[in-house]
Amino acid sequence: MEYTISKLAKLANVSARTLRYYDEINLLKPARINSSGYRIYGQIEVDRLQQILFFRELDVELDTIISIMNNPEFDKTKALQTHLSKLEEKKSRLEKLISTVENTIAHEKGEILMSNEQKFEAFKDKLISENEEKYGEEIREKYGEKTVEESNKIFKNMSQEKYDVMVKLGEEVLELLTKALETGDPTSTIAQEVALKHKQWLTFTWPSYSKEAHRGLADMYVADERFKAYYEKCGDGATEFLKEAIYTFTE
Amino acid sequence: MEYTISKLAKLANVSARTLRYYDEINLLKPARINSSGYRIYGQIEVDRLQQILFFRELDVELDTIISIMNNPEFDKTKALQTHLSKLEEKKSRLEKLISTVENTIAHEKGEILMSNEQKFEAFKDKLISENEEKYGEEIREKYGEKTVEESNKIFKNMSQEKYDVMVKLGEEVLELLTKALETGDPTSTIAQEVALKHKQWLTFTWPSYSKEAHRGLADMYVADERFKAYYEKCGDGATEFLKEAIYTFTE
DNA sequence: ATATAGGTTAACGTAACGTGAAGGTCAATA
DNA sequence: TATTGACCTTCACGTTACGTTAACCTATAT
Repeated sequence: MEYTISKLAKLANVSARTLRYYDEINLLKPARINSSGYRIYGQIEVDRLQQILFFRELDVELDTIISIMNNPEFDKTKALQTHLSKLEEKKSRLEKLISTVENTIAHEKGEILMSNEQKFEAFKDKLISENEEKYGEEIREKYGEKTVEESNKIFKNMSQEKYDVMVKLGEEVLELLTKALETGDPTSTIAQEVALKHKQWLTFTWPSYSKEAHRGLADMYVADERFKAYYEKCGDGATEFLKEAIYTFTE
Repeated sequence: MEYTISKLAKLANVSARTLRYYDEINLLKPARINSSGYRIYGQIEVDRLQQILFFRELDVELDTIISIMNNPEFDKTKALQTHLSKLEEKKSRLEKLISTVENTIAHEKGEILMSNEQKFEAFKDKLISENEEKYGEEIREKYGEKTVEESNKIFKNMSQEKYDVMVKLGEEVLELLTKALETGDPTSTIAQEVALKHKQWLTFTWPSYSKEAHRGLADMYVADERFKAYYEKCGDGATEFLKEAIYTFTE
C-alpha cells in the first residue's frame, strides 16, 4: 500500500505539515518521490510513524526520537515494551490526578481537610519530562556524542536512495538465487544468504515480518504460476529451491 | 501562609519563570509586592494556581484559561466536575493506547493481524485539542469577543490593588459592625452584611470556606482575649454580636 | 476547458516558557 | 562591618513543533 502525504496524514491523524516537517528534520523520510515531486510513503514509513507517535505520546522530544530510532541498536520490540510501562506510569499519574480533583471537590464542600501540599501532589511526578533526558542520556552514554551525530548523517537524504536499495535488493535476490541453485543445496551458506536477502526485501513492504508468513509466501510462490515464472528465470526448479531455502532459514 | 516565588514554585512543582510569566500575562498575579519588589503570594493564589494546573493538564491554552477564570460567571465547583470527566476521558484514551501497544507487540510476534487503521486508532481521539476550542467558543458565544477583552482588562494590574481591597474589607467589617451593633439585632440586614463581608475577608487567606469553620472561628473570637479585644473596639459585646450574626448567616 | 482538490517550497508567526546577563536584597557568618 | 551565598528583580534573546499564508504546479472530473 502506498500513501500520498494527505492519505498518511489522515490515517495517522496528523497534519500534512507535520509529515513535511518530519521529512525536513530527517525523522521520517518518504519511501520515494514520484515524478511530480510528490512524497510517497510505504509500509515501512507507516510503522515508523506509529513508533514516532508512541514516543511523542510520552513527551519525548523529536530530536531525541531521531537519536533513538536512527540508532543501529534500536530494538523495536524492546521499545514497545518500554512504551507499555511508561504508559502505565502515565495512567497511574492520571489516576492520582483524578483523586486529587475528587478530594478538592470534597474539600470545597467542607467535607475533608486538604493541605496545600496535597493540592499539588499529583502534579509532582516528573517522570514524563525525565523520559527525554533518560532516553537521550542512555544513547549518549553508550555511543558518545559523535557517534550519534554520525548515525544521524547516515540517514540524511535517504528517501530516494531507500527506494533504490529496495530495487537493488530484489535484483540481488535473483542474482544470488541463480548462483545458489548451482550448489543444489538449499541449506548451503549461499542459499541461506538468498533467504536472508529475501527477508530484507520483504520488510520494505510488509507490515511486519514473521517466520510463518515468510513460509506462507514461499508456498504461494510454488503454487502460483505468475510468481513461479518470475523466479524460474534463475533456472529450472529455482522456485522450489527458494522455498526449501526459506524453510531452512525459518527453522 | 505567604509564599515567595520560589516557595510557591516548589509547592506546585512549576518553575519561578513560569510564575513570572503567568504574572506577565495576567493569569496569576501575586497577592502583593513587598517593599523590596518581591512577589508575595497568598492562599487565594495557591488555589488559583491549582485550578490553572488542572486546566493545563487538559491541554487548555493559557489564553483560554485566562478567559475562563477571569469570567465573572466562572464556577469553581462546576469546573472541577468538568475536570473530572475530562480526565476520565483522557484515562480511557490512555487505556486504548496501552492496548494498541500490546496489540502491536503481539503483531510483531506474528500472533495477530493488525490493519494500518488499527495501528493509529488510539491516536484518533481529538478530544484534548478540542477542549481548547470548546472552552474558548463557549465563552465567546456567551459574552462576545469584546466582553472577554474587557473582562481581561479589569484583572490587569490587580496585585497591589488586591491587597488593598483586602485591607479595606477588614476595615469595612469593623465599620459596619459598629453600626450593626446599634440595631442590637444579629439577624438584621446590616448585621448579615457584616457576616458576609467577614466571609469575603476570610476567603483572602483561607484555603477554603466552610460554614462550620466560619462558626468555629466566631467561637474562637469570643473565647480568645486577643481577638475579643480587636472587635470590642466597635462597642461592648461586639464580639458576641458578631458571633451571633455569623451563626445566623451560616444557618 | 476549466473547476476543484490535491501537491510543492519558502518563509514568517506562535505558544509557553528556558536561559543567561546585570544587578538589587537578605540572613548568616568571619 | 564586610562579605558570602542564596534569594529576588527586569530585560531580552533563544527554542520547539509545528500553524499559516503565499505563490505556484499537478491530477482528475465534468
